[in-house]
Amino acid sequence: MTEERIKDARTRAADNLVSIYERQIIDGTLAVGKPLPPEREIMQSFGVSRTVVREAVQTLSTKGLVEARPRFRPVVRTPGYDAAIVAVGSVVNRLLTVPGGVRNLFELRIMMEAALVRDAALHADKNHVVRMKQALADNEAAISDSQRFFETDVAFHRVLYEVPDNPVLPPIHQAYTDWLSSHWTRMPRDPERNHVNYRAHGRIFEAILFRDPDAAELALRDHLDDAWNQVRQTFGEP
Amino acid sequence: MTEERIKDARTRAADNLVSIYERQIIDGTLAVGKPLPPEREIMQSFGVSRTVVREAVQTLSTKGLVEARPRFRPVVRTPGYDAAIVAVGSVVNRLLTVPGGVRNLFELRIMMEAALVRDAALHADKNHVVRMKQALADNEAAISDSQRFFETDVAFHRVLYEVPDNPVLPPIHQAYTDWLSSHWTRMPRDPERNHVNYRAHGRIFEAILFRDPDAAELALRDHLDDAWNQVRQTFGEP
DNA sequence: CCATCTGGTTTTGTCATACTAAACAGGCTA
DNA sequence: TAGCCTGTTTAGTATGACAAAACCAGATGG
Repeated sequence: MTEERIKDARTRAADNLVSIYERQIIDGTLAVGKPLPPEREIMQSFGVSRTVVREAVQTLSTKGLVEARPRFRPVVRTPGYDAAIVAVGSVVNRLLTVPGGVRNLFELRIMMEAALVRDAALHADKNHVVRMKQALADNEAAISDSQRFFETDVAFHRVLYEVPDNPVLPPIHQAYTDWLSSHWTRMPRDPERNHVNYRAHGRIFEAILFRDPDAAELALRDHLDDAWNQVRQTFGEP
Repeated sequence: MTEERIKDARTRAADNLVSIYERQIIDGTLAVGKPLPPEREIMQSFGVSRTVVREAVQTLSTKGLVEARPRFRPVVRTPGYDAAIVAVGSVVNRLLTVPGGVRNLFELRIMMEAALVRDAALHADKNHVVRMKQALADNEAAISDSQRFFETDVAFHRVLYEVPDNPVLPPIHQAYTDWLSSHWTRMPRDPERNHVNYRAHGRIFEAILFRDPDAAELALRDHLDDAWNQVRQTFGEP
C-alpha cells in the first residue's frame, strides 16, 4: 500500500493527497475509466479525515484528472486535449474581460491560422481539399441564414486545424470559438456581410489549391483582420 | 446582498457557490487583490455549511481565480496569462505520457515558432534585434557549459515570443519549456552538440536580419527538427 | 513619534459524527 | 429474461469541536 507522509504543518493535507493521486493516475496505478476508491476507504488508507479526502477529490475533479458527477463515484478520466481546455476556461473568460484581452487572443488566433493555411497550402491532401470544398459549399448555401452561416464559417476554419493531423489542434479551434463566440455572435450579421466572408473563404481555398502559401496567408490575414475590425466597431475595443 | 438559490437536489451546492463567485470576480464585485470574506461570513450570507464554503474556495483556487496560501485568506488573483498555464499543468503532464503526446506538443511548438520567426523577420525592431544578438552571444559563451547553454538556448527562443508584443505569448513559451524540459534536459548534451545548436540559432538570427521570412522559417524548422530527432533517439519516441 | 513586543481575538485546517437522499446490488415476481 | 422492490452502501451536507497560525490593538521601549 502506498502509505506516504500526509500531515505537514506547512502544506495542506489535501494538497499532498492530490499530488499522490496525480502520480498514481499518471503512472497507471489508477486505471483510466476506473472509479476512485470510496471516500471512507481513502481516509483509512491514508489516515486522514473525510474532509481532506473530499477536498482532494474536488481538486482532482477541477483539474480535469477525474470526472465527478454528483452522487457518483469519481472516475479517472481518459486523457484528452479537450480536458485541458475546460481547465483553463474560467481564467480565460476572466482574461477576456481585461482591456485588450479579446484582441490578444484574437491576434494569437490570427497568427496560428496564418501558420495553418501555410501548412495547408503545402501539405493538404485530396481528402482535406474535398472537406474544405464541401465546407465552402455549405458556407455559400447558408449566406441568407446568418445563424447557419456562422456554423458553416466555423466548420470551414475547423478543417484548417485538421490538416496537420495533430490531435492538439482541433480542441484549440474549439476553444477559440467557445471563448470568442460571445463577441462574435452579438455582432450584426447580414447576408451582405456573409457574402463578403464567403468570398474571403473562397480566396483562401483557392490559394491553398494553387499551393501558394504566401497568397493563402495573405488572404487569411485579410479575412481575419476584416473580421476583427467588425468586432471592434460593434464592441468598441480599442 | 446577493442572495441566490444555492440548494438544489441535482447540483452540488459548492458548484453553485463557485459560479456565483466566478461572476462576482469577473464583474468586479470582488476586487482584485482583496481577500475573500471569512468562511463563516460566507456561510451565513448564503446559508450553507462551512464544508460547502471550503469546497467552493478550494475549487476557485485550483481554477486559478483566487490565490490561497495555507492559513491565509484567499485573495482574488490579478488576472494573468500565466495563471492559465498552471491551470492546465496537470492535464498536460498527463497527456505527455500517452503515446505520441510529446511529439504532438513539440510539433505544435514547431508550427508556432515557425510563425514567430516569420513575424520576427518581417516586424522585429532594433530593440528586439539587439536582444536576440545579446542572447546569441550568451549562447556562444556557454557552449562549454551544457547547463548554462540550455538556459541561454531558452532565452534565445524567448525573444521570439516577445517580438509580436502580445502578452499571451511569453507565458506560452514558459509553458513549453516547463512541460518539455524534462525530456529536454535528460538528453545527453555535449559541447559539440551545443555548437551545432548555436550555429542553428545564428542562421535563424541572420535570416531575421536579412528580413527573409522563408529562410528564417526554414532555419528554424531545421533547428527544431534536428532537436526533435535528438529527443526521439534518446527517449525512444516513435 | 515610531518601532517592537505582547496578549487576546479571529480564522483557518483538520477531525469526528450524524443524517438524508441517491446509487447500487441482489433477490423476487411476472 | 425483464422489470420491480428492498436493504445496503455511498456521496452531499450540516454541526460542533479544537489546535495552530495569523491578525490586531494596546502596551512598552527607544
